[in-house]
Amino acid sequence: MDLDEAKWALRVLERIYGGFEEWWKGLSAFEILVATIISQNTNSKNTSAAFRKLRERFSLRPEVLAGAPLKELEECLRPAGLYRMKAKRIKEISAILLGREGGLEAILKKPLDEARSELVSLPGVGWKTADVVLSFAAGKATFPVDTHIARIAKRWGIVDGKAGYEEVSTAFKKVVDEKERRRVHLMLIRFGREYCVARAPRCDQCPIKPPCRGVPLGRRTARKV
DNA sequence: CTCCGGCGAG
DNA sequence: CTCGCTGGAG
Repeated sequence: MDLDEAKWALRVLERIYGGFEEWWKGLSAFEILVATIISQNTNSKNTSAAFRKLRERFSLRPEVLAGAPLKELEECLRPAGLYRMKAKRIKEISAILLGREGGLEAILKKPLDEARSELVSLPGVGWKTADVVLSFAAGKATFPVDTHIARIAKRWGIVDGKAGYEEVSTAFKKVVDEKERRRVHLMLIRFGREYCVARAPRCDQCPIKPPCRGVPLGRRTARKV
């Protein structure tokens, strides 16, 4: 698929997925950061369960979480998996932001590249998490790439099979207008969950069937039967 | 590359 | 039972 065909494909998805839930509305930037860390390598259901538990137990502010007992944080985060790491990192990040003038908001006011590299320097924050926060909490012009989106980009063939994070992100930034990126990001995740699934993609029911030819994932051709 | 990890789909 | 999930660090 070339980039024009990708634009067409996105329009098809928009027709199917009319509305979408603005889950980040009403959340502070810090809460969005915490929620995104919880979501790492975890499905949305388990993410919500853990986030809900955490918010029931604590006021989600750096001042509170920096001093929260690690055990209690872990207990809240368990449904999301990877919970010891996530609890530790959220607590560490809280302490770091506490000690910084202006906290997270000050970082998000900076120019994109500067803000991005400061976020990535936080423990447990990689490109994906940083881009989600920049996009959803600060309205910056990023395009977050999760495993669904990377998989779709490779199957559609708008990047090659061994493309890294930045290549996929750049490809979608070319195709999607700045103001539409949050919506398209969420749409693609939904499409990846409902049709373009990792294990057994439902190509027979896929609305993007042509021009997508179902390019197999670039890696791991030799699975043992 | 491996580990962290509860959880649901197949 | 295995695999993958809105990843990141060592």
